[in-house]
Amino acid sequence: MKRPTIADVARRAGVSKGAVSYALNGQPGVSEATRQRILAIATEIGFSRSSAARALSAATAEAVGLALCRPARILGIEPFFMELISGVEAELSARSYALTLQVVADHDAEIAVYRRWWAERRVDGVLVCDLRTDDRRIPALEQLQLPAVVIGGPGGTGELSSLWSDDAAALTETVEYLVALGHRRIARVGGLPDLRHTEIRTDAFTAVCQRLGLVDAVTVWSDYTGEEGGRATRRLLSSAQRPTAVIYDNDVMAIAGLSVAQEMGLTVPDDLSIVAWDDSPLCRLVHPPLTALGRDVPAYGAHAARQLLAVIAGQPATRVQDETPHLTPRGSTAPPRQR
Amino acid sequence: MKRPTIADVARRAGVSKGAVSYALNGQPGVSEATRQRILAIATEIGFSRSSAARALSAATAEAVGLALCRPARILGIEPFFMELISGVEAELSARSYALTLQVVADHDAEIAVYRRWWAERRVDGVLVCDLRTDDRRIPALEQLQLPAVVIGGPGGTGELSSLWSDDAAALTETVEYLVALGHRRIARVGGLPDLRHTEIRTDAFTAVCQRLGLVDAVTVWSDYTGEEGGRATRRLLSSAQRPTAVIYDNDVMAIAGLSVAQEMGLTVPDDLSIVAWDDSPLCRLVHPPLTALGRDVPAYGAHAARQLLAVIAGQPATRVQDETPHLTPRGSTAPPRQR
DNA sequence: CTGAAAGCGCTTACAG
DNA sequence: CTGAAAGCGCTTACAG
Repeated sequence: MKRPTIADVARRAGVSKGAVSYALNGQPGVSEATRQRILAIATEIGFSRSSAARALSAATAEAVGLALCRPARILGIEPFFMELISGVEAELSARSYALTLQVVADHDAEIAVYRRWWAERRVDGVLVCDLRTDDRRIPALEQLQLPAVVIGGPGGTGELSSLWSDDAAALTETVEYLVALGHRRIARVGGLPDLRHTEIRTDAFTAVCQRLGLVDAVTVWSDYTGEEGGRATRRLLSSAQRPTAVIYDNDVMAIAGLSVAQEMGLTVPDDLSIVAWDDSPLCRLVHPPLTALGRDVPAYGAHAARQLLAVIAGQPATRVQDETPHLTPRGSTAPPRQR
Repeated sequence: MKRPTIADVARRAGVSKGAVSYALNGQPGVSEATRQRILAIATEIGFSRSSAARALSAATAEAVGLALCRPARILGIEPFFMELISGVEAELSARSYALTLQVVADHDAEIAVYRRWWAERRVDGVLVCDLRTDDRRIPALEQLQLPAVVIGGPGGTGELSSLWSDDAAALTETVEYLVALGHRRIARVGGLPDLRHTEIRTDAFTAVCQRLGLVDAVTVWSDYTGEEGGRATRRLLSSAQRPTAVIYDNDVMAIAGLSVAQEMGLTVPDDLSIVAWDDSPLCRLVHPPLTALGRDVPAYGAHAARQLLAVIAGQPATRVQDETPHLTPRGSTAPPRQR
């Protein structure tokens, strides 16, 4: 099958290629009647503009890039990324933008990908995940002047647009809820310590525990895998003054933690309360179902995509706080059993 | 920052643009010494070919498309897709191909996307997932003559290349294993019934159960979600002649099934053995860890990508059987408790 | 409102 | 081995 070109449409419509282009782009230069006729013919013969020709002449790729910097096994198990991607994609495809995905090993590789995409004019902009403290990607993107939206913050995003949720508020609310239930020894299994949102949560945890006089509050670090989450839990539950409640930085670690607690003969929630960050269907899969901090991740992705499209359209950078994660109490939290 | 073009490289190297193009593409037409000099200059000034210009003149997009036809919530929770994507992507990026992703609502929308990609010359080929019986996408792709590899089969893929794993053999092995443990009442919670691989597994299940004289063998249908998997399990375990072993068509349903069994006061594996298809870290997260049918999903994706690249390069279609899923026994299977 | 033409940045026969 | 030129399929000032 031969692909129709703009010339085919022009011929059938009896107009010039320029007229077809104006009609397609909704620009002045053709009468409304002619525009409609041209559009009808285009649909009829199955014409879509060559993205390459359009990219070359209009200097716009109509594509957005997303580089994921996590190993396959972690990428797969966390629902977060796929939900984010589907939200991003829904917004993009509604505006005929394509999503280009690349998995990278580290930030150096990621910056190299950005440089290549920029030099190849492959994408009009990028979405940046997993913001770190002193993130080298930020100055690199600023230097390239490649439109970008950082999913993360607040702060540390330079002149780039950013979108974040108020993790500090969510964590504070969670600790207050546990304290209201009667917990005094609360621990936290954190994610990768150099991620900006981990830092924000840690600071908030320290602050609220201090304010409420929880002297035994402790954070241990992990890497979002079930393995490490389980190991951290085992360590916490083996200590002399074991916590009566643990907050996990993702759903996968929380489920692993639940499993370890049960294995050690503890009853959840009587002996141990568990709260998971990133509410996902996984949290409702286990028994008892997990109390979790959730938000609409696809919507978050859609917002980021919309924000990026605005930057690509030439609008100034914006910094936006999205919906704050909300706590959904389920069977994994209760007042601590008296001992 | 201005993006360097091939003309910039040519000027610095003191050669024509054509020479630079030959050097870049590893084609004859320049001496080895000149080629090296050109390449060094390109690297030095951070030059990468404009993908648009290249696509337009060479009629190759250097991109591959993947349309995912599942709702966000299912896409997120199944590790399978993200693992597949990372395998595909690793293979593609090693050859400088981009991966374009789109989420679609149904097969009509998916076919429309293929048509658009084809007309836009956006991708050089596509990877097709979730093959169904009488899949309308197959003739649509054949008509477009868009290079494609179907991840699924065997059979029902027309003239297109395809890649599959021998699910029938894996299922047969699993049933034989359960029978060897002493199980006689084995049930199966299947995935969406119109998917080709569900059909293959069902046929294999029926056949092996008949051969081994398991008259109570029953398959119930589900949709891969934990919710439905749990519901199906509850129904199975409430029947008069409840099964002593259940095989689930994915990990998520198996975990939900485990949770339901425990909720109903049954001990896994003594009262009920559980086998999950799609071994993933999730299976090791729960207690007891799940016996599972696993395979290297990223490698599967990488194979499919390689196969597609071969078709794009003009080689004839191939039909390849990949690694057969292998059973990893864990704590969720044991001989049935005597009653 | 329309047409003819230049130009985007490459690739690729075609001469030399 | 190299250079000049046409062409890929669009967009976009510029004349009419």
